[in-house]
Amino acid sequence: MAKTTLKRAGAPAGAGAPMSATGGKLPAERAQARRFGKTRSAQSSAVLEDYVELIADLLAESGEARPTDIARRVGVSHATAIKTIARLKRDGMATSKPYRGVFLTPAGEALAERVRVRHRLVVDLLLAIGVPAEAAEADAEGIEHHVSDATLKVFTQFLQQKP
Amino acid sequence: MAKTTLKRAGAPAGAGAPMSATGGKLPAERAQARRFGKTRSAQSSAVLEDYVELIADLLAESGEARPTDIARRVGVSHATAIKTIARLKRDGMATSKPYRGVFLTPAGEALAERVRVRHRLVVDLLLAIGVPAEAAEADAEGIEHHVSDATLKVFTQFLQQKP
DNA sequence: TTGAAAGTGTAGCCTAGGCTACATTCCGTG
DNA sequence: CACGGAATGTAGCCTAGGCTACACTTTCAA
Repeated sequence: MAKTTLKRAGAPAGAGAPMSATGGKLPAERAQARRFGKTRSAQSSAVLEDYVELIADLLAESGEARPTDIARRVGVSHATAIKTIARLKRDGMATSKPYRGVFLTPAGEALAERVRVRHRLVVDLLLAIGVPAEAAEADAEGIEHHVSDATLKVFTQFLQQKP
Repeated sequence: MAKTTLKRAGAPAGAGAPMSATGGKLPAERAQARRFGKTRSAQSSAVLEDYVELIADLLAESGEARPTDIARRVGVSHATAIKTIARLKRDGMATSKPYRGVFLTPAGEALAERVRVRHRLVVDLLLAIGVPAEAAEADAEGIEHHVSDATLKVFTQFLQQKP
């Protein structure tokens, strides 16, 4: 392929499929773009998911979730934590009154539960495959936000059929 | 501080990790913070890794990597792509001259190779577990940036022992 | 050869998510 | 009961990563 310098050459290689009038995008190209887009939006909500899960943990553990504790656990400054909590409130996931700690709305609790289940599942899968506990826990933190429901279901099946 | 009404009971009860009270500052808390921090930095470089891999692909396919093609594949505007390419150049991963396409430096090529191998491995693992091809490809895009070397090695072993 | 289309680059704006510095509130003790 | 330290909140700044709008090259085709 490779016409030469900056030349457009007919079809960008691997194609085989005709291009629709959609600006000339090949299906494979669009699929790839879609994947990247999905990855981006998953990243967007990753931090919020982590906060919600953590708040739920703190509430369960000690009955309260304070900005400073959250900040310490997440490893950011308290100012950052407070700002993120504000976003959580804006999105209807949490509530709080000045100097009174943070609580989850029903929506927030539901999200926390989903996140917790997913986290567990990812960690268990990594363990089942043979990843050492510490690495499993660490990697799961980043991985979990990018596992689709379909894949999650497969994970469950895999874990069941496995002794 | 802290031992006020808003106290955080001695040990964070429910945590999955057994953590031996190694003195001072609740190691589990610090470990968690460290994990979150690692996740954050992985995210930071994720976009750049994707670009490098994509540029390598385009160069291999057609001998050139143009901002517009990159933008289309990633699913962002060309302006965004150009800005990211600038960051790539700043970081010593790529080179380019106005209107002449983008190329990788040796460092960029090395990174691309590493990323490609890792991507392959993640996709293969997902497939081996039973994830449908489409979901595997889509999820891998987000997951791969969060898989540690240790975990990657385990993936390799798992794939080898598996027919 | 020239002009329009396509690609490239620049400027300016936005949000998320970090930070530090400073101001304010709370609350256990002295 | 007042005070000081910790927690909380606010303001302002920064980078990454998006976008649109506009300006400028390059290339191709008439």
